[in-house]
Amino acid sequence: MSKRVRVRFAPSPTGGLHLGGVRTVLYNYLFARRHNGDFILRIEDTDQGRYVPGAEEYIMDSLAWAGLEPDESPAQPGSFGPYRQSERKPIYAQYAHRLIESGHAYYAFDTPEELEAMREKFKTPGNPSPQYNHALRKKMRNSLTLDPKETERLLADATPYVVRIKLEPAQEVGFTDMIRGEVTFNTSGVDDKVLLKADGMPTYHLAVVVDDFLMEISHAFRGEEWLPSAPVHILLWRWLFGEDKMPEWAHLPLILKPDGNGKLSKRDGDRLGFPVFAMNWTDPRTGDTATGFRETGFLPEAFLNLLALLGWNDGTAQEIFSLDELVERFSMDRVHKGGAKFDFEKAKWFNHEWIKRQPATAYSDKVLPLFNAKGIDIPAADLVRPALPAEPLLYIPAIPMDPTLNPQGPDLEFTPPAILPSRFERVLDLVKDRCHLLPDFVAQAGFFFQTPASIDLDAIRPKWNAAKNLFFVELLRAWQLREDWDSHSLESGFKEMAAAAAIKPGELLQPLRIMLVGGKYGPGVFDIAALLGKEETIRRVRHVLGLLE
RNA sequence: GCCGCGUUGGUCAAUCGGUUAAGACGCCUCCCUUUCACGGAGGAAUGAGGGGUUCGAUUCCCCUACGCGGUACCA
Repeated sequence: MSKRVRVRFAPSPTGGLHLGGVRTVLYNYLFARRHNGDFILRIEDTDQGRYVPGAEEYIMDSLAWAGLEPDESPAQPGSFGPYRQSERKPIYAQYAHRLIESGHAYYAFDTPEELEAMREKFKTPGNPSPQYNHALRKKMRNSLTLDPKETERLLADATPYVVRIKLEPAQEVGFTDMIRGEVTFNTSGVDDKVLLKADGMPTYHLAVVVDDFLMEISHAFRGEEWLPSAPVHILLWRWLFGEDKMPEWAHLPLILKPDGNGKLSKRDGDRLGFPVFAMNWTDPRTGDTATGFRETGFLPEAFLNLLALLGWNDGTAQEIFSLDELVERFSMDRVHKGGAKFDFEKAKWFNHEWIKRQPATAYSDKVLPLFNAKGIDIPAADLVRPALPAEPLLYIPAIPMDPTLNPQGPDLEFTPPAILPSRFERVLDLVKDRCHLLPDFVAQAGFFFQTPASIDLDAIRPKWNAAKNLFFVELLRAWQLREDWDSHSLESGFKEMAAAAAIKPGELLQPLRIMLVGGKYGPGVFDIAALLGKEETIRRVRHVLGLLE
């Protein structure tokens, strides 16, 4: 039996969570769910200089919004805590010292200034960035070059030191990446990475290995930028815990900027006018705010869907996937090797699809505040959902039941809608085909809840005449007497009257639309009239008729 | 510089040696609609270059080019 699947997302709390980060979370989450494993959030805050207050909360909130909540996290500890590396500080030193004892690491006393001087001194056009490696370490102040007594003395005097990994040159180190297959490196190309910093904190290199071991991580997924330092991690695993216990690795491709090349950054979003963070993020140091996908009007379902497809597909032509479907279909070996450029137009298409495919009852709570923010109040009565009939006898399958075709009888699995939409939601359902982002609803449906601020009279006037005026006057009279007020009968009544007046319906439809909506847009006029209600429809027509006088 | 990773239309991409090289976004044309959309039909547009291997390469190998990443007491 193979070990339990445990994966982790391990961000540094240094800023907002951007697209690439959320996608890494998503792939972790999908993999964990797919294999009935655990998804862990571990905060890698070992660099105290880069710590940004609020970033950790922001990350948690973003995951909650996206619906990718971890099973274990600082906020919800499991039995592998603590989940913040700063709180695990005492753990790491012993592993560093264990490496020193086994000859795989050493003390280095070089000050940052000395390091800088070294780089300057050995820099050549052919080697612009000299590394602290097997050759150079012989020229530096460390426990390999110093007399053992001197090392002891420095240690006893509490001289600041770091612990560096000791890499033997010309060793081939390889591993199997779940996405890339066999990857090999030569140790000659990598430097003697610092494992333990002068402040006693581990660097990423030591911390990931130790924590992945201690937290029993089975699969480690991270960005492609980590590939070059993978050999260090492999070696650390080999020396500390044994490669047989090492997680399987997958290095995820980068998400690239839409124009040119290179990693997508916040700057690109500002420049090109689209979000790159999950939610709005304000940097407490600079006060800069970056807009988020949530605030731009993305549904979390759509956000996840588009992210999943940015670097992965299931091999079919299907593009719209729910989270559950993704869990079912996801596999790491179908993740691409190459980076993908982010395309905001396609991102909006995904959102549009999710808006169209779901009933408004699924997201009306996210849309309502947008109306309020624009000063449009929705009457409480319009937010009330009608009660479902106690006996769902009305739900008859639309397909005719033919016992010869279906001897089992009608599909008994048929489920009636769990809730009935409020008037507000019926309005949203009526206009959702033309909404790509949530705020579009306000522009498309605002007129249902407030009298049009401006009325495009110029679109009516040129073709306006006494006959049309008379038609509308009579239309109002007929409407006053109407009992029913549904779209269909409204339309047939209207057309009969138009025929009687010998005016083409099309000549009258446009003016009617403008009277009700204010402009040339929106769904079918009679659908609008039906939802607007008798009283309000009549009021608006009468009002515009007055303006046309 | 060195090391590593990558490269199918403008973009996301399918193909696991043999296809007229899917599909989607965007763009264009037409239809539907006397609004804006949705929807439907159609169109333009792709294997970086060069060598191999093979009866046959987008697919396998090598080289080149280009791009990206790394080369920190940052992650």
